[in-house]
Amino acid sequence: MKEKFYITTAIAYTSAKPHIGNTYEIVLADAIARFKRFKGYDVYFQTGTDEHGEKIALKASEQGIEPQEYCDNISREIKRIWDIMNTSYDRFVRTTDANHEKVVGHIFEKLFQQGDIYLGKYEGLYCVPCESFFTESQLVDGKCPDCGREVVPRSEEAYFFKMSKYQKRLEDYIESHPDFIQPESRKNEMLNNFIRPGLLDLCVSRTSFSWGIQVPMDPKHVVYVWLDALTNYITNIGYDVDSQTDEFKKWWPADLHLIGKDIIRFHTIYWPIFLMALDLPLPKKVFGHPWLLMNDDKMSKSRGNVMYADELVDIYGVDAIRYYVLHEIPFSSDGNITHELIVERINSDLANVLGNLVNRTITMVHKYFDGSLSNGSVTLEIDQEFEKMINELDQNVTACMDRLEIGNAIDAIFDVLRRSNKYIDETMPWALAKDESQKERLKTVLYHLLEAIRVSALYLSSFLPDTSKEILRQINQTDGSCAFVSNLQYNVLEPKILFERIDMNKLGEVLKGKEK
RNA sequence: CGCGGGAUAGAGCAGCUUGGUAGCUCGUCGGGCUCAUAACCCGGAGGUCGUAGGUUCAAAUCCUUCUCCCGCAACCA
Repeated sequence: MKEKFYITTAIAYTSAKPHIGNTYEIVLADAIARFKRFKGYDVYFQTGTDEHGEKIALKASEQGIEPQEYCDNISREIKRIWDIMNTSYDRFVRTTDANHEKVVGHIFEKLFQQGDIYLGKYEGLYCVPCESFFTESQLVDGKCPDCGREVVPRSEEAYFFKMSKYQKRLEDYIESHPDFIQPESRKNEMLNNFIRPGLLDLCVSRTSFSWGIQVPMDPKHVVYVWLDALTNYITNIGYDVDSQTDEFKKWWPADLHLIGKDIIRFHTIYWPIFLMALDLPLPKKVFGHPWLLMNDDKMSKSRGNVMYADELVDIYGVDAIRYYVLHEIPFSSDGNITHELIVERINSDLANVLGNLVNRTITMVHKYFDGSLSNGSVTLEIDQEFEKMINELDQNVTACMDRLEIGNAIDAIFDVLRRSNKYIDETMPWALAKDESQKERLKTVLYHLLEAIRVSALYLSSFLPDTSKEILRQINQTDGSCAFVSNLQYNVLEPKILFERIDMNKLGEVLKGKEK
């Protein structure tokens, strides 16, 4: 029986087309999902869109269309970009799905009936023209942060969730499960800023707008978007309050919720508490990934520094962009992206180290053996060291992936590729080829290179799926062993450039050309 | 004193838990090689490891002061 692995991304809010910073998360999740499948896990990978809320209704009315139509458009666009990035999600969910809406209603009712949700008064500072509540800390000079006008105290009927009831249980859980919140510094933020000082009851309904899931027993209220959105992780695999499908029993609890660092609070405080109230087990891990910055500045439309995934893929190719975001984003601090940095990585890593290695190796196999090669009989110490490095790839990559250090996992593969280039210089196949008596030695050397490339390509399949396939096609080898194999027969095909080098000086022209 | 993270060659990072020759990638300079995508391989230059003090035979690493940067600080998502 294969071990299961349930991974999710946060569902994307359908307020606008996602930029490369938003797209990073699905690629990261995809690499993890692919790697788990590669390691033999039974993987379920879910993503989708979060479609309710005031902001969506507002955007729709700006365009003069119904909210549902607006969501359909954006959701389609998000799915299109996820597909362009070659991500292998198993299901793309939407919070406007009828079943999801129904189950959210059931959940709200159940929590109300068991007393975790109660009807109370929301009291706060209200800006009448903006129709919005603000907290003390949100105010600018004591005035509305949006329009600068006076705010007035006001109270309004609303449903609340008794967070405080579960506070101690949550604190105990987080402390006894040190891996639950990753990276660890986020755990302290949550404990120190929110949980230990005491959780306030959460307002879980709204009456100021209607684009949401109606509260079943009180239809003038709609369910708070987070209670709606978070439950996507269970409603779409078959949870309902009084019946759970086999599918649900198989997959829940999730093994990993991959989310942005900005929504850690919702996933490590509210979500676990909702689950406790439903008497369900908690997800095993929540990882709040860092952001991707453009020129060290937060990406936003209003700043005019937005890069979109589909445009980048159009210029550089999907694997180049996947490589960039997966490799360049550190584990906990924010990453940076510019065209210059992308070109630098493509040229030095993908073209020089990887592409050129594959190209020169296949060329030599053709030149010296007409493309047909088996292992040679003369093996030296250097070959054994090389084999050892190939065989250690599995544990090195796996260790990094287990810690969710994706960039380091990729580095481990590139260490083997770099070592391979060095191995060529040390063994000098072109010199061996001039001496007929060294034929067996030459076979051994080229065979080792093909094996290093084959195993590396297998490990690259989680990160650069197309490139991995293309390498295996060119070396024409279907053996899937994840370590050095000594007795394969190779009949390589014609080498084809994997990644063209990009002339940095001509980058400007390239970008201009693409704009047309 | 709200909580937490960080400051290491031109750039980006590792090393700090368990003190003991400061490492990696890119860039730069020089050399080598010719199978290859002006690629690949080797070597050099470049760092008083933010500041000031302390512990120690020995501190990037442990302790303290200060400076600067970043994240979080609740009902927008």
